[in-house]
Amino acid sequence: MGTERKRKVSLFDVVDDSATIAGKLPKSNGGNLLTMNNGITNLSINRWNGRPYSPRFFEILEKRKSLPVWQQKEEFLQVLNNNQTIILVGETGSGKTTQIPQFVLEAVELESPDKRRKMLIGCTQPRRVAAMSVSRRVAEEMDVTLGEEVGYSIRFEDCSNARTVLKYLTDGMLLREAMTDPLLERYKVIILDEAHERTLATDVLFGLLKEVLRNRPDLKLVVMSATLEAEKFQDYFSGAPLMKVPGRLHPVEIFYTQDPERDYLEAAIRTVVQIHMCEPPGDILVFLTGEEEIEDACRKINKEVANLGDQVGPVKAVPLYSTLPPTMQQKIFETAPPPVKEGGPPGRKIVVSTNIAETSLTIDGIVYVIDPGFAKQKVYNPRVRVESLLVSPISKASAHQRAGRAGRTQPGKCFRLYTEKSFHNDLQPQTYPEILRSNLANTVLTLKKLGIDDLVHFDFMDPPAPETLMRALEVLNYLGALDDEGNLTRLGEIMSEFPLDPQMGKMLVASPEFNCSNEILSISAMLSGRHQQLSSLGSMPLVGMYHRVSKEAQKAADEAKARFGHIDGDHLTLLNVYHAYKQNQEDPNWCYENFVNQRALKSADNVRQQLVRIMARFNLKLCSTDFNSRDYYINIRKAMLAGYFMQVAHLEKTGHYLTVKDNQVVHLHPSNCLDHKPEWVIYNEYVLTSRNFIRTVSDIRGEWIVDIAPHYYDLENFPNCEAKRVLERLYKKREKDREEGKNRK
DNA sequence: GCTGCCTGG
Repeated sequence: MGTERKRKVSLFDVVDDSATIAGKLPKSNGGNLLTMNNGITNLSINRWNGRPYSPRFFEILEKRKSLPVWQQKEEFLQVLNNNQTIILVGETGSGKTTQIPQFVLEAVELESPDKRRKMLIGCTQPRRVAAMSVSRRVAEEMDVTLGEEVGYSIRFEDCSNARTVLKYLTDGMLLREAMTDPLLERYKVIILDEAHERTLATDVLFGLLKEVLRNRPDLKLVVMSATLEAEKFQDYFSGAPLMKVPGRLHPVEIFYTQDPERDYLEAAIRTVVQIHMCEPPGDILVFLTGEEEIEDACRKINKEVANLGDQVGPVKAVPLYSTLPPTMQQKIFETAPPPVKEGGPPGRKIVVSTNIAETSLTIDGIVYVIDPGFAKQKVYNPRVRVESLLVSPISKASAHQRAGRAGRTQPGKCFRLYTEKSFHNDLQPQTYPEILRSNLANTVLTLKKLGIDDLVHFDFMDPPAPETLMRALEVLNYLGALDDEGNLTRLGEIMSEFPLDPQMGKMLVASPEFNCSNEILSISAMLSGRHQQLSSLGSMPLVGMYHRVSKEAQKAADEAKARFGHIDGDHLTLLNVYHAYKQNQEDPNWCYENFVNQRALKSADNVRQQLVRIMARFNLKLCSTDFNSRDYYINIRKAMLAGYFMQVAHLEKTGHYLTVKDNQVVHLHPSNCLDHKPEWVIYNEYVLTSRNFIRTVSDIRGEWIVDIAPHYYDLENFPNCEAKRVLERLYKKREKDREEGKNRK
């Protein structure tokens, strides 16, 4: 055993490497590299947990050293030592996400004034799965237990403790931490990974960290990105040094079409068939825009190849999109089908995917990529405060990323279904950052909570349109989260603690006043989260029956839906589904028989528990109106109005709904559960598809509007319309009632 | 009479 250990130790030539670097570091940072507490350097003992290294540690170390980023380890540590901020550019396969944080750990002194715990290295990721899987890998590489010296932190799950020195976390989570620790004092070094993705949270962190760095000269920042926008980052961070690390991808040959394609779906299918007939073995990845298109394409591919007979090998076309159940998603990792008969032409796997395969999910073995050049993207219209999805051309950066998916395991080919000229002239260099495509009400609330008072002069890398910021401030002011000077109110402070949009946060905080916080908690949990999309039956978390089932099954699903339906609206229907789920002890069989999506309900329950904890923190009462009371549902509907009074529509004499104040013509989404057309409705979403729809709607009363939201329904600032005249009458009636009330007293 | 890319707290 002893000799074994010694032999392995000799492989550990990193020691010399690090020692040289340690020599160049300032004295306070130097001494204790690979030194145990007793001051004796012991190379077979893991510095982090004091245990002997396992043989596996040395095996992995050898592999790690072959990663491109190791070539520049010394250079990186020098640059880190001499600068507060570094921009590091490394493409796929460079090893930056796993190795750079470990390099930093070796070189940085983590003692804190508080002797009980060390300071942290934090590394952000845009996605939860990445934070979890990368931390697991790094814990293994460092030969420590996950959740101890190396951990991760994501919503619902903090897998770290007082001994943790390296923590991977989502960018949104770091933003949350900043709300209670504005100078991020627990951190010694922060690494923002995947910065090129420009998520909303990463963009806010950019601006925030720029300020924090000024106040914390001891804090260091490493911004890691894929190549394309690096110089822009460098400019933004006042000329921080830029380091480039090569990636390790196989070459990918790019092909363009001679002429523009009229129908990209038809062209994509044709290309699949051509590749299958003419190209050597290797799996194909096709990028399309949405569920319907993808299911359709899979069917057509399977059919067309079957029609070719046994001159070609069999294919297996598998769909991939985020709302596909996990068991179905697993199919993309299955191998290609075997030849039909021994010695026959080989089979091929064809993955037809949304953008999820561009960044979030990696499929090995892809040799051919088909890129029609489109994706569904979120766009925001600040004038009507509506986010919608639009099929639009992708950016050059996105096209580059897609092509790279063909070269992960061997040289590949990428077929772009547009002309080379179009690529150069028509595609934008970068995808618009999310911050320019979103409603910023929630972001502005977070910024205010973070102490950023002057939003206009906040140093955004890409400043949002002033109108978008104004709209956000206006919404927050109407909700009472900001006062007229734009300062955060006590209410706003509480709202900011909820992981919900401001309207929903307000509804929840107001709900105890309406004696129904238990029910509003359930409705909020059902509305938030992704599960709404899992259903084709409108916004109900019932099992989707979309395009895949018989008329009978559809009918059964409709009946199940009717069983939960509440005539006063979809919000109350959601509440019914939640209650029924709990009453039936969350039984999977019951869910199945009633077309209830168990996964969706589970996740809603999880969200609900988190919200309950936050309610408790602020001493917000958990209460319900007696179920037998006439007011049970009325109170719930009133509480909803307290948050959503800006999302109200009025039924005009013409039979159309007009949104209040904006006067947009909208239609009730056909998925609604109402049995009548109420005069006033609140809605949860405004969706632009074949028409302007409002989805998830409930019946509310005009009398409640003038009671609960008179500041918004201020007639002096109200466009002339039918709703205004109705409101005028209601205000007069209210005044008269009050007078009479006074007289009686 | 409809169906929506991805992601975060």
